[in-house]
Amino acid sequence: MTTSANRRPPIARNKLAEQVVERLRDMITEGHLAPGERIVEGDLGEQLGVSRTPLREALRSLAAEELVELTPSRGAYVRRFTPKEVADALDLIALLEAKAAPLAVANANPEDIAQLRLLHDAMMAYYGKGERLQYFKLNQAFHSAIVGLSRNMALIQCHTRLQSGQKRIRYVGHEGADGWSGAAAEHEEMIAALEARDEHALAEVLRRHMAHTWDRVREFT
Amino acid sequence: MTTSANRRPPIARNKLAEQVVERLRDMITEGHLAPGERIVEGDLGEQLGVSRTPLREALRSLAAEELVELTPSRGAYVRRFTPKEVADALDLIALLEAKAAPLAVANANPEDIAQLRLLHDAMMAYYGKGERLQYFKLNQAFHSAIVGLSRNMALIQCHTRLQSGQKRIRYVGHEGADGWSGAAAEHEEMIAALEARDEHALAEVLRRHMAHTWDRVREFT
DNA sequence: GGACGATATACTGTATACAGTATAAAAACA
DNA sequence: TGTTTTTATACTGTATACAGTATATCGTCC
Repeated sequence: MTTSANRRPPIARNKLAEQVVERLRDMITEGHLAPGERIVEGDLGEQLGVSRTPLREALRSLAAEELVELTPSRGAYVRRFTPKEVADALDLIALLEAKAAPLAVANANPEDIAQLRLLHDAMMAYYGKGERLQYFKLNQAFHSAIVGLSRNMALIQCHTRLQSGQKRIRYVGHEGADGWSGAAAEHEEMIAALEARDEHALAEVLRRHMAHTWDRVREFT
Repeated sequence: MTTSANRRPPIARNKLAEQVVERLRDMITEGHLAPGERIVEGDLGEQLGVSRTPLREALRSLAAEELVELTPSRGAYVRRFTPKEVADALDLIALLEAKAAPLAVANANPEDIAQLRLLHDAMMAYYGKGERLQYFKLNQAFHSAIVGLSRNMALIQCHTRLQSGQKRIRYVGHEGADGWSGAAAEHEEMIAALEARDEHALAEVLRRHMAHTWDRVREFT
């Protein structure tokens, strides 16, 4: 049990700060921490049952991914995005996904595609149950998984970071969710394009999907 | 002296952690902190004359930009890049610069271009004096400035992050620096393309520049 | 002699205490 | 009454102390 067992970190040995990062991300996307809101370390720490040290480290992580702003001696604020910033970010996400498409087609094997299907199904299940946050996370995970097939770490990380930054706005964009059935159909199309190894079809549906996202999100910016 | 004086943080009110981040970045690109090297908080803190708290926050920042790896309970290691990762990153940087080119051409006004020239001249001055690190920083600042003209924050930040990650390898790539005069000429070309408002010329020289970078860097990966 | 287990050491993870700085409130002055 | 100075308060920035965990060393048993 030497070679395979100690490869990946076995048990949940997450550091506290890591968990706090997760938690704060959720709180931001769900709106419990509103954009522009001041974050007082003491209060938030107490609320989470965590001392200031790990909380501060978490805030620093979030600052690095542009989810909170850290102004010296004046504390942390939840980042506020202008409409242009949202548009620019979505535009860049589209660029990255376009870049990923041919790579994904080249690399995807049947297991990857099966995995993608699983993700999609799980996502739909959460949607049915009305668990919006979980649904949303899997939605983003689905897109991340497609970009992940590119096997280009730099690309993957840029995409992840951008996606993380726009999570909140896209979350509220799904509030009405009349475009939802279309989104689900597009996911199916993506899987089909991968199976058919049709990189142009994949790139096209990704682009279309992002355009729809912008439509949904536009009014909330 | 109320309105203009207290607009931006007047005196050096940088937090300690921020300065530590800067310092560590330099130490990594200069090789004083070798790739794969273990970072012991106590030792490094003492060496920098800083307590562990700000040092830890700095490490967390660097971890977020993928310059160090943070494994739970086992401390921090300087990130090691595989050749493929370097190639992928440079490839992505090229993509982002290509995206930025038309935007930069559209937005650049004479002052911007003058600023760029200043940057280039200062860079050359440092090169002449043999101050490699400063030369290098201005070199990267030059590229950042061009991308900055796109006025697309998401694009700018992605580019900055990627550039930061590849700083070390590009630094050693300039060791021989026989391609240096060519690089300088290409910078001139970029400025000329901006003045001529020729987005295709700008995109082309950016692409060529990046290809040369890869040539220089290749053997060190 | 080699392998396994117990103990010791060293380093990270977290909490807390103290110092410095900014903002808010109050008081003094015009 | 409006404005400026002073004082108080609250929060961040940093250091340090303590607890938990991993690794190394040594001893013991087979």
